[in-house]
Amino acid sequence: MPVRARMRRFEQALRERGLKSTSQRDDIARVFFGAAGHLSIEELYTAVKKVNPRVGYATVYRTLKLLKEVGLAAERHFDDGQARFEPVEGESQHHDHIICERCGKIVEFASQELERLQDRIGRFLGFVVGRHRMELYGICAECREGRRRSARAEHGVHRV
Amino acid sequence: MPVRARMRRFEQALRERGLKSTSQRDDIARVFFGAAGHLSIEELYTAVKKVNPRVGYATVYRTLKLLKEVGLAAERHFDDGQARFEPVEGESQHHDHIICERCGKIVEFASQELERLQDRIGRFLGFVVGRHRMELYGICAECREGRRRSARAEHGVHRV
DNA sequence: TGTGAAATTGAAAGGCGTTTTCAACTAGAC
DNA sequence: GTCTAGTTGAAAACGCCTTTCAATTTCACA
Repeated sequence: MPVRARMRRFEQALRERGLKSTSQRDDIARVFFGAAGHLSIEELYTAVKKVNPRVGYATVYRTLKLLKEVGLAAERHFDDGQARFEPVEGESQHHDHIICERCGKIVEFASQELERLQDRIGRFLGFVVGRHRMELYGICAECREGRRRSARAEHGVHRV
Repeated sequence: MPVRARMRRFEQALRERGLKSTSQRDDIARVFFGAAGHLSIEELYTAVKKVNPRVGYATVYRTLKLLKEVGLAAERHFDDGQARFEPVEGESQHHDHIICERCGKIVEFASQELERLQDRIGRFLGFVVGRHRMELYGICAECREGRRRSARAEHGVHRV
């Protein structure tokens, strides 16, 4: 979905809730939607500062919380101790992540087989599973071969 | 493995490292090994206090860090924002967790099929996967049926 | 059984990511 | 334009965890 369309959704969500549209919110949302995803608050804050130096840390936190509440952002907690956020696609299917422990690259993937297996395991143990979380940690091909990371090469969800 | 045997291992690990044996360390380790696992620091601290009121928070943290370093404890981070620790079994195979979002029960399971699938996904994406993390969140049978949680009913790793 | 150096301890301070407080500042309905 | 409720940035507070530091304890050696 293009940034423009997401911004429209965001503005609409604000109106529906009786919230106000501000330049800070707009700038934060626009930078967030335009980024490659999996940004930490700090990374987003730094990026937004370049566009609008008048935004504070707290507002970045607040805006992401808001984006999360209206379903436009998803919060992830990997093993580095800080929250990361990714824009939510339209009817975004669930996906999981594989993370390179050397260069930090995060690749998204979706596996039907994995989904089925997880449901099966839950049922077997008597649970009704609502959500799950799954992360693989390893070393990516580029790092193993000493190559430099090719910018954005891995963007998007890989169906495996 | 019985608590007694684990304590022996612990004492041995201390000696090997030139560390000293203290009543605080012993009490913390003994309570930890005797518990059902997946304790938070706070839960462990409370339990240890009953045995030995002279232990401080910092020592519980320090002792668990030590147990982790010598391979007798594993640290887990679920979605409640605090670390949880479980005693490590002898040649403990990897296992994952399913967590009831109503009563907080944590059930361990191990799935060969899941392990294979995870390796396969990693390879497909060009990664060499070293470790992974997988949690299922849902509602357990007892909670759905309004039953009370049967104490320790779910202890141990379930092979699925 | 002492003795003393080195390790350990509890309390309190510090760190770090995140949230809240609060007075000043808008947005936007009238 | 006015007014009021929502929003903001800075700083304080927060929760979990780690470190500091002076006092205490362990334990190898006498």
